[in-house]
Amino acid sequence: MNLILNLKQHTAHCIHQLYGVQIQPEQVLVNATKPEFEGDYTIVLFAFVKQLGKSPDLLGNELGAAMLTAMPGVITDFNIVKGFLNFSISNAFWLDTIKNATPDDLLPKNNAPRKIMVEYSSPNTNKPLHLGHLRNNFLGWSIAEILKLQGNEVVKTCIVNDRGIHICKSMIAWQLFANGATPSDTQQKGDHFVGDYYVKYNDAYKAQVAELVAGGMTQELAEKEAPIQKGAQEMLLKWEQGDAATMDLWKRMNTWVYEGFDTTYKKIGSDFVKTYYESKTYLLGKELVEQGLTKKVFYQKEDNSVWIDLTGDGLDEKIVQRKDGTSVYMTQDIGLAEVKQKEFNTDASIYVVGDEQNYHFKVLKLICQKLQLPAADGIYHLSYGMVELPTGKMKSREGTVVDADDLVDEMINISKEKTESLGKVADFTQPQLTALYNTIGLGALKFFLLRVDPKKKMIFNPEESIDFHGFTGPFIQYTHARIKSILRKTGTDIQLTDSELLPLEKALAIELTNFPAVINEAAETLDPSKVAIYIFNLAKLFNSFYAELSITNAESEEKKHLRIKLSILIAATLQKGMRALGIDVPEQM
RNA sequence: GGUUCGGUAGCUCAGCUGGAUAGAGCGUCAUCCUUCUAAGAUGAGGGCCAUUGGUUCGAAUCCAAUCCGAAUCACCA
Repeated sequence: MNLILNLKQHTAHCIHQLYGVQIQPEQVLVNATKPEFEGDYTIVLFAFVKQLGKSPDLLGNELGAAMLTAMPGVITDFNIVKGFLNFSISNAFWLDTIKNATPDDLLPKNNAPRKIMVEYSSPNTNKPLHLGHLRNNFLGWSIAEILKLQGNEVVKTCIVNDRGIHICKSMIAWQLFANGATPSDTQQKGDHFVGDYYVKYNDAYKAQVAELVAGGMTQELAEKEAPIQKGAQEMLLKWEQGDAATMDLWKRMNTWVYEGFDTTYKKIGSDFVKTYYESKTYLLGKELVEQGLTKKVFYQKEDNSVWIDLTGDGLDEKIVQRKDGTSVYMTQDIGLAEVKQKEFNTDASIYVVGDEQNYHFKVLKLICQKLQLPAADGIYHLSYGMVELPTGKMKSREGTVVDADDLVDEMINISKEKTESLGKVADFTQPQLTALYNTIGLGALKFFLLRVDPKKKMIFNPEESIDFHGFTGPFIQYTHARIKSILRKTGTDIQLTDSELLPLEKALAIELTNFPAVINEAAETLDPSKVAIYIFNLAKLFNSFYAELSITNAESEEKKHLRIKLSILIAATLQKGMRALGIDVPEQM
C-alpha cells in the first residue's frame, strides 16, 4: 500500500467530515518533511485556508487531530509550523513494511497490463552507429524495461532505413574508389567500411564542386552538376527500376553493414522482435491514400498529387502522395503504422526518434486520427534531444562523430584499468574479468546517457572521459557489490523482531517504498532519468548508512537482522532500477 | 517570419501540477581506511534561478514582454 496516497485520501475525507467541503485527494499536496522539522510527511495547508475560511493554525489543529484518529497506529503525532502540517509516522508502520516486504513487493501493481510497441534504433545503412544512436538505443531499451517492470507486454521493433540517395552515395563511392575491396580484405567492421565510402563520397563531391566553381560555375549550379552527385541520383533511379547489378551491389553492401550492426547490437544489448526494412515499406500507404480520398480527408491537385489540409489544426498543408503516384515519408509511416497494428495489435506504440522529427510525428498522429486508423490514438513520440559536442553538432559526412564502437571499447578499457589498479578481484577468472569490464564500462556509458531528461539536448565532451565516481553507473554498481559482499559474510538467514528504527534506517525504509511510484512516473513520462536519479539517491543513502552504522557488528542481534533485511531490499531495488536502465550489476567489483 | 523547445553554481545537470533556508555530481580545499569493499563517507567554498513587469499570503516554478540559443516549417528519410 502507498502511504502518501493514503494520507491524501484521509485528508480529503477528514476535511469533508469536518467542514462538509469536497476535496479531491489529488488536490492534497504531501511532501517529505524537511529534515530540520519534526515529522515524516507534510501537508501544505495554505491551499485550503482560503477555501475553508480558517486560520492555518486552527485548520492544522483540527485536521491533525482528525487524522490522528483516522489513521491509528500510523500517525503518532503532528505539529504545525507556519501553515505546514507535519505528521510523524509510527515506528511500527515502517518496521512492518520492512519486515514483511519481499523485493517483488516493491514493484508497481498493475491491474490493466497493456501491450506496447517500442520502435527504436532505426539506423541508416550507409554509416556506422554513433553516440546519438547510442542515446536512442539505450532509451528504447530502457523504456521497454520500465514498461515491463510495470507489468506490461512489450514488443520491440526497428525500422531500418536501407534505401535512398544516402545509400547510393556510399555505393557509388565504393564503385569509384574501392577497387573491389571488401571488409574482410581490409580487416574492417562492415559498417565502418561502408561508412568510410560515405565520407569519401562527400570529399569527392566537395572537390568536384570546388573545381566547377573555379571553372566559373556558380556554387548553386556546381552543387547540382557535380558528376558524382549525378551518378548517385542515376543509381537511385536504377535501384527503383530494380536493375540487377545495382540491386546486387546494394544487397552486398547492406550485408556488410548488417554484420557490423549485429556485432554492435550484441555488445550494447539491443534486440528486436521484428525488424522492418524501408526498402519493403517505402511503397506502403497507397490503399490508405485511396481511403483518405474517399473519406475526403485528402484532396487531389490538378497535377494528381495528393494532399491533406491541416491549416485548421494550426499546421500546414502536407503532401501524402507525389504526382507520379509514389509515397512520401509520411505515407510510408502511415502505412507502416497500419501494418504494425495488424501484425501485433498493440494498445500503444512508442517511437523513439530524435526531436528534429517532432513536427513529423505530430502530423503522423493527426493524419492517422483523421483516417480513423485503429493505431492512431496509441501513437507516442518519445522525442529526445541531440547529443552535441562542445564544437557543435556531430556530422557523419564530415567525420566529426563520436563513433559508437570506439566509445564502447574505450569505456570498457577504462573500466579494466580502474579495476586492475584497485585490485579487488584477484579471485576472478579471465572470462569473469572480461564480463566485469563490460558490465562496468557499459554501465558507465548507459547511465551517462540516461541520467538526463531525454527531451533535452545534451553535450558530450570527448576530452573529459565519462566519470566513474559520483552520479554514475559504477557508483551504483559498486554500492550493489558492496552490499552483496556484506551479505555473503552475514548470510541472509534472519529473524526479525521489533526494534526502534534509527533515523538512517527509517530514511532507507521510506526511500524503498517510493520505488513503485518512481517506476510508474518514469513509464508515464517516458523518462528513464527519473529512475536513474532515484537509484542514485538510494545508493547514496545506503552509503551514508554504511559509513555510520555497522551491519556485521551491529549493537544487537535485532539490529543486525533488521539491517540485513534492509540491505537485501536495497540491493534488490538497486538491481531492478539498474535493469530498468538496461544496466547489469555485479556481485563483486 | 510562424510553430515548438531550452537559458538554474566554474562545468554537466536535478528541481518547474506555485510552498519552509534553490539541490546533486564533477572540479577546488580540508578531514576519515589496525573496524562490513575508500569506485566510499563527512565538511567548506561556490547562485541577482537570462532580463523586466504582472498574478498572490508566497514565484526558479504560473502569465506577458524582451534578449540569447536550438529544432522545425522538403514532392530527403
